[in-house]
Amino acid sequence: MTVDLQKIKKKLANNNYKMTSQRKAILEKIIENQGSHLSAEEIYEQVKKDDSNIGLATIYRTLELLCDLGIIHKLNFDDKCRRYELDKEDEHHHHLICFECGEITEFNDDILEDFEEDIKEEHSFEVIDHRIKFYGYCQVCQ
Amino acid sequence: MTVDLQKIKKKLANNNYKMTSQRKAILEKIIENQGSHLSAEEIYEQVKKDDSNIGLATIYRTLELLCDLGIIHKLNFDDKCRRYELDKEDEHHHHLICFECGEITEFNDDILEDFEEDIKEEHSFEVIDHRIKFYGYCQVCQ
DNA sequence: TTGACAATGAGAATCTTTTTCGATACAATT
DNA sequence: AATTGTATCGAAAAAGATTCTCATTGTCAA
Ligand SMILES: [Mn+2]
Ligand SMILES: [Mn+2]
Ligand SMILES: [Zn+2]
Ligand SMILES: [Zn+2]
Repeated sequence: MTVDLQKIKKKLANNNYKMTSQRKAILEKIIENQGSHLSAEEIYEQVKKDDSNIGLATIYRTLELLCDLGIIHKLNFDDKCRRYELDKEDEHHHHLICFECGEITEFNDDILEDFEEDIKEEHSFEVIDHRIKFYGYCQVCQ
Repeated sequence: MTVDLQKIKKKLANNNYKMTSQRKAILEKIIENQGSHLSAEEIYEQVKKDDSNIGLATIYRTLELLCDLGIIHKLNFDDKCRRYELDKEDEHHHHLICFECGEITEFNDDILEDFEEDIKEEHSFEVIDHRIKFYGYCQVCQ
C-alpha cells in the first residue's frame, strides 16, 4: 500500500503531535478499510474491538486532526454523517454513487487536471483541488 | 428567469400535491435568492417576514418534497447544514469554493458531458448526473 | 522525581433535522 | 349548508451527529 504509518508519524511529529496508541489504532482501521469510506461511528466500532476503552470523542478529535494535516479527507455522500478516507497523495480518485442501492465505486482519473487552468483564466479562481461525484445506476441496479 | 411558479404548480398537481400558500412562499424566496444556496433556517427567516406563523417543520417538509420532485437540489458545502438551490433544467452549473473566505461562485459548463459515456463503458455505471466542486482561492483571497 | 503540557474518556451540551400528534384547510359529496 | 375524507400544517418532542467541558491520565524533558 502507498500509505505507511511511519511517514504519518513523522508528519504528526513535525506538527508537534504524538502518535498515541489511540491515533495509531484509528489510522490502522482506516488503512485496513481503504475504499470503505467509514464514518466516525463505524471507526469507533472497529477500534473498540481492540481497545474497548476508547471514547467516541477521541475518534472525532483524531479525525479532525488528521484532516487538518491532510492525512485523510472528509467526505459527504448525502448521508446523515460524514465519512472519511485516506489521502492517497499521488492518485486522484472520484466516486460513482448508485441512486438505487447507494453503492459507492471509486475510479481514478485526472479528467479535470487541464480544466483547472481554464478556470484560473476565466474566473480568476485559483483551483487547488476538486471533487466529482457521479450519480446514476450501478451495474446491478440498471 | 427560467423558472416559473405555474409550471411548478402543475408538477405538484401531477403528483397529487397542492400549491399551498406556504409552499408558494418558500418557492418564491428560493427563486428570489437564486445563486445564494440558502439553508432551511435561512429560508425560514425569509419566509417568516411575510408569514410569521409558518413552522420550521413545514420548511423542512417542503424542501424534502421539492427535492423529491426534482424542483430543487440539496447541496453540501462542508457546512454544518444542507443548502438548497433551484434546478435549472437546461443549464448545468458547478461551484468554486474559496478555502479562505468560503465564497461560492457558480459557473456553467458541461465539461463532463462526454466523459459520462466513457464511464458507462469502463465501469458499467450508467451516469445520470454529476456534481463538481472546485476548491481553491478566489480572486480576492489569492 | 517532578512539573508542564498534551491527550484522553465520560458525559453534557449543541445544533440540525425528523417525527409525532392534534388542529386546520379545503375540495368533493351528500 | 352540513358532512366527510384527506392533505397539510404548527408546535413541540425526539433523534442523531458532532462538539465542548472538565477532571484525569500519560509523556517526556529537565
Ligand atoms: Mn473514495
Ligand atoms: Mn449553485
Ligand atoms: Zn446499485
Ligand atoms: Zn475568498
